[in-house]
Amino acid sequence: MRKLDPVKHEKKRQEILGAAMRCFLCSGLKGASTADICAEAKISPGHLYHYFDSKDAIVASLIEGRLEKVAEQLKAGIQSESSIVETLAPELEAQPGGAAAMALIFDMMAESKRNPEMGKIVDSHNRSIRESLVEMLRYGQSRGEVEGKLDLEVTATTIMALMHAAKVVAMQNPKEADKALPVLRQLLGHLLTTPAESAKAGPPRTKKTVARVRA
Amino acid sequence: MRKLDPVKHEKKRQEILGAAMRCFLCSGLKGASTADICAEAKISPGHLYHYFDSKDAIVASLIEGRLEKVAEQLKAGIQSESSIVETLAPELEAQPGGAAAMALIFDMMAESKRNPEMGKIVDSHNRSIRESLVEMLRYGQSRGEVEGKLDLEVTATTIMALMHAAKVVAMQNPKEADKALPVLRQLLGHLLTTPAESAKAGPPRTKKTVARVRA
Amino acid sequence: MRKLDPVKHEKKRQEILGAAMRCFLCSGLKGASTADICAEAKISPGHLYHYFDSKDAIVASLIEGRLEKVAEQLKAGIQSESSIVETLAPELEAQPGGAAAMALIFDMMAESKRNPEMGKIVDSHNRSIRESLVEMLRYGQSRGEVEGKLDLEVTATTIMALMHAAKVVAMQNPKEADKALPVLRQLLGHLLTTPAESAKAGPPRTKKTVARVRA
Amino acid sequence: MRKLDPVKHEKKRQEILGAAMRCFLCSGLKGASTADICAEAKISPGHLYHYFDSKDAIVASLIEGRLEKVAEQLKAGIQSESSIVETLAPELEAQPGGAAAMALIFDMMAESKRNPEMGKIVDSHNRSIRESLVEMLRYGQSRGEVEGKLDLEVTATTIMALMHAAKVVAMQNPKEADKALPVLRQLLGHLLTTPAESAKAGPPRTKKTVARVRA
DNA sequence: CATGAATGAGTATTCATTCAT
DNA sequence: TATGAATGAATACTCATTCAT
Repeated sequence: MRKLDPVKHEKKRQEILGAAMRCFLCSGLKGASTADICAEAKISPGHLYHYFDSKDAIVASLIEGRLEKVAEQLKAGIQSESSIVETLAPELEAQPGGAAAMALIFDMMAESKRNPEMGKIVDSHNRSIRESLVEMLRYGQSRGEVEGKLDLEVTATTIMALMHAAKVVAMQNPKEADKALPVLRQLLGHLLTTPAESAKAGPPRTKKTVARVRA
Repeated sequence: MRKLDPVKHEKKRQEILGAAMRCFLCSGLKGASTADICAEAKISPGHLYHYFDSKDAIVASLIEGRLEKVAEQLKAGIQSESSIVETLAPELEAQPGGAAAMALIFDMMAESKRNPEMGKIVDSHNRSIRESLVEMLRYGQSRGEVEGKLDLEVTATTIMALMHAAKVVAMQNPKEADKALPVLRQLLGHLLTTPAESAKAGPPRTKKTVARVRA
Repeated sequence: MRKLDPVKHEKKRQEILGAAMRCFLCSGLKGASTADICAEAKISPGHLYHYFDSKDAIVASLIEGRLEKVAEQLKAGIQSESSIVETLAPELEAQPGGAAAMALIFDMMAESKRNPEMGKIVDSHNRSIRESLVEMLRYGQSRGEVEGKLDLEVTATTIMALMHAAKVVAMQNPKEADKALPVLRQLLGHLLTTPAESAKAGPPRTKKTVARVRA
Repeated sequence: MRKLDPVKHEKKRQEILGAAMRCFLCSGLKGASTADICAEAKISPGHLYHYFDSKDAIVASLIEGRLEKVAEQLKAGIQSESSIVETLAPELEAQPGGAAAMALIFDMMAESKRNPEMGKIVDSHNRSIRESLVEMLRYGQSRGEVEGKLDLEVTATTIMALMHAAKVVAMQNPKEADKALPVLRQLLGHLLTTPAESAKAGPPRTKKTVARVRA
């Protein structure tokens, strides 16, 4: 009778996390209440706190889980013998789960900028993902797949941004996505094989400059 | 909601929108309360409803205003004699307001995916922005600035992806934005001047394919 | 239409404080909920926070009000030409309001030792009451009513303790109170007119010492 | 609630009571939760109810224990050959545990005024303590230590007031307790050796009477 | 136009207690 | 004995919104 089933405990935890995810997908991070989550998980409101310290802890758990999965997949890709473009291809596609999943990701990104606790989690995982990408790129350089003079940190940052942007655009323009995503992959290929330009974006055709955006 | 002096009324409306924006930047869309906004705008809580039907109406107004500004600037850029890269440059630069402004944009995107009312606004503006981009590209083709064989719809979609990528960089890696944003501009230049590849992303080094990501 | 009736606001505040006091008398500081108070004051639960920042703020207001009244009465007594024993006599009686009021005072004393915020309020008022007593005693010395060699600070502390103790005993032994309270007044008279003994409590009759009490 | 080994059962009970006391000292009667107590006692929340019917039962047990100890010590003092002043001295000294212990005592007194169950316990013990004091005083009269004409019931009540005064000093002015408590002991000495005055508290200096305090 | 009093459903969280194992 | 999962009502407090003035 020592620790009657820590495995059962973990299972319930995961059940609750699942219920929470479903709620968050429907109503957003702030829109879903702990009461909603409890109802979805079919537990009493108090019982939630047997498994999590707070609603934030649930969100943090969810974010962490998500980022861990991404990081794992990336590392797996690195260890495979695939080319970088090939390895990253799945990330340059629509977010499975569609618009709701994407909205939740936006929520999480926004939240992580406001809640320092979550900011830490997200930052640390982003860093770890970036490091994986850098490693992947360095290996790519050794194989000749990646241009040798590239700043790998900056390139990794750019790749992460493209990965995210691809998902957004696939969501906003599902009709064009089939054609636009390959273009993004092509841009990725260009990015990896072209030395950075020396801070000039090509000779401007005209002299007239545009009023700066004030948004 | 009926106004005696339409000019003063509109002016106050804008003041309130400004106050709301400041609150939202600090605390997020759900985090800022109408009470916060009223305090910031120095009006009484009841008075807010002389200018807006609801908090959501304020948010919608703000989103609409933001998107309108972007659309206007694009159209202005088209009519000017600037190059496309130059015209789009402001959208590919560090945004004023920094990470907080980006977080708010993500908040708004999340909200627009959940609230159909706002979804409509965002969708219609996105469409209009895409159309402007297409027009701009077409004009660019006529000037020889843009590769003639490009599918302009797809290219516009891709440009929007790049614009989004810039926002992600600004939010997640504000420190590296100085270096990564020029890379995005360079990719834009490449995009405009290179004919689309025929669905191959360069010769894959190996045959092994990666398991599809299920994030 | 400037500040429509700050007097009405204060009146409502006092009404709420009254309702809160009634609730606290019935159920204690922790036992009475904000919902109880709102029900008693016949306002909605949210409206309470129009008038008070928190439940603690209500308690603090109540404590402060109570202590202010005591302090005022003391000062009034000092300015009158009554003798000290006479002036303090009303304080050496049963607590009006009976056992419930006494219980609430206990609650407040306990609370003030745990909640630093309230500790400050209580301490500062106690200090002010002690200062009034010291002043009163000093004046009594000048009139010859109070022994000149007394340490007035210590005497004031002792008087405050007696004031409190009198109320407690009157509550616990209402039957004996009529006779016991005059005895306490007599002890007070003795206290004021007898020089402090030099740390000996008179010659002990026997040598045997008692085992020390353990709490 | 049935026990297999009554000795072990009682031992555990005492352990839990100790843990509860520690919690109550820290956080107060209502502030400490059963969960806190279980954690401190290192038992599971359910197990607590093998030893006590409820949280209130724990509090009642604690109060009873405390009062019993005081009563016992008094009785022990009576049987010893010590003087009364000496016997009562421990009750007129700084209590171990300091202000927190005093706060808890006040908590308990407040509780006993509201919860009839506990009120009974406290009342019955107070009665028994008064009886012990009366007996002690009677014996003191027979030895000549106590003035013969004193009304012993009233004197006992007054002594209890002084004991309470000591607690107030210990709580509100722990720094001055060193000086004020001997004064209380001195008052006790005076009380025991001085015949009651005939309802006059010394010659009032003026005729003016003070308005009755309505605090 | 403008105020701020008023609402009441809703928020996350706590807690004494019960119960199956 | 002992565990800890489970409950559900209760807690202090928030907030978008309405309304009398």
